[in-house]
Amino acid sequence: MGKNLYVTTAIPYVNGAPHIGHAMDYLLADIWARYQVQNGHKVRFQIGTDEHGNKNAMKAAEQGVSPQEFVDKMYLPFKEMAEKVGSGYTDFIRTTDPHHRGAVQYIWQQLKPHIYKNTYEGWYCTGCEQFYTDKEVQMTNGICPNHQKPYEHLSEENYYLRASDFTDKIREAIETNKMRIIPEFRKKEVLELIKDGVKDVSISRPRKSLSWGVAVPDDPEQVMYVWLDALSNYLTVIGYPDHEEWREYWPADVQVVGKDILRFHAIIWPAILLGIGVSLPKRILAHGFVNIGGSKISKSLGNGIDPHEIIDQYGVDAFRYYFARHIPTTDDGDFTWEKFELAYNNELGNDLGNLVQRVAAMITRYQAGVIGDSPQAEHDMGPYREAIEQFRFNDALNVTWNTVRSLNQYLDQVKPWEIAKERDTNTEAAQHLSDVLAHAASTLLQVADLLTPFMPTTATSIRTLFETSVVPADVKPLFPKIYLHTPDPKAPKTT
RNA sequence: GGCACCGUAGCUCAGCUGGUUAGAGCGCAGGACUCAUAAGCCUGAGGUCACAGGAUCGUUCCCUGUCGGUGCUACCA
Repeated sequence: MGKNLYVTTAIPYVNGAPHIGHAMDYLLADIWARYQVQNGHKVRFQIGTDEHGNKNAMKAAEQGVSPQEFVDKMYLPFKEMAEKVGSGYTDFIRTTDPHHRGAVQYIWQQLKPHIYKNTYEGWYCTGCEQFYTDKEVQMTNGICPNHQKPYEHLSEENYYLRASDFTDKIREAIETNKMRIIPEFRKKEVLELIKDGVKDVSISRPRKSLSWGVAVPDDPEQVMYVWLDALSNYLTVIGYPDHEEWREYWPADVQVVGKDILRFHAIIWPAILLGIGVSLPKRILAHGFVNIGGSKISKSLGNGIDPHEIIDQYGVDAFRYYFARHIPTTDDGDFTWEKFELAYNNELGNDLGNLVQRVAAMITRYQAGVIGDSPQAEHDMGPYREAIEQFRFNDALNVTWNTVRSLNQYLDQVKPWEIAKERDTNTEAAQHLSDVLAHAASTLLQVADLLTPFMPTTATSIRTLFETSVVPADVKPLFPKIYLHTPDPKAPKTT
């Protein structure tokens, strides 16, 4: 019935701790995946870690462990983070997995017609172990600011991927939306970037300057550079090339990436795919960044927000809710504890939580918990679906909240508590009351459906209250008020 | 420098291809109620739609310029 769909997230480099940006990747992909699963599709959902490269090797050396031992330790927090935000991923890849390494070497073989060797010349800092552009060298007067050493003019052999061969195909795929870049303005940026043609890309380094990586087939002196290794994960994780099942999921339906790495996914990655004769992904979703109080997250400012703290204090669903509704999917968004707590207390506590509570309480109080029969509430799902399918997740939640608001208004209009006063003496009133409350319960079940991709736990809680014919006796508040970062308004006012 | 975008109520933002009194949420003020997490509901105050020209019968919404801000990208020195 449903078709197979595949969603991917960018694999972070493990040389550091996961932060809110990674959580956004996991969350956005997960919302999309849950929505598709809800609609009967089989979804494969990949996450993983990028583990090769000098930075890891250096850190490992500092700690006196092998690179493998180092990454074996460093990848775990990313997995934990994904699980903590409730990501229901199906596949976790590490680029150090033996299957991946082998598969990347296979990809290299397939790419061979498009690979050539060339000499790279540039300014090299032996401390940083990397090349710098002429501009950077000039701006620092020829001395590396990190190491206080002059740059050396070096030349080294690299293999290059002739990505330029694919300029026309890539451009066409983007222009015609065969490979759709979302949002539209990012698509324009990419097209602008390749208007003079796609540049060939270096895909290897001499082993002497990059030891921790996948060996280039048939050339022991060269090791694969990050992009070929890392980007290939999207294919290798689902079994390419040796497990045929990869064909059931590729091309990916959506590849979620941060705006900073869009270019690699929109240009180099398609070049690789075209080079090995595999079709391009259908969509690339570039999301924005999360600012903290209007400023970029930076370690030196110490303004980072730890997703763990939010989730530990307010729960996963509150976390998912805020970042889905108050951070626009494709633009930058802002987090402050004030905004978060306002949304939590007002929207989750007052609007939704209290609504669930008041309906459950009335059914319990007036009808001993028995929910009457009600025709399935009919709602126009169009705007909601449209919003999700266009990745306007915040709008989908706005639509959901309209339903919540409407039900609150409905209850105030019909006043079940008034009707209830006559239910013992008037059978018509009793029936009316039953209908009203059944309608309310039915609407809340609808809300639960709408919330499922965003707040799976909450959706389940609501369903368990209303999906059987009897409301459980002890109903606990879904979102108890929390005032950890803002003053409690119930506290005495100071005017 | 090039390309793209934005500047609308205190705040965050909607306003499709131009058409009578410019919208929402939050925040703020007031009101009626009591089923509910003192929640929710109703009403209200608040905008020269950055600025200046132009085209149009008519523009927040089209064109030009100015000022201010953002993203991507390039580069001189």
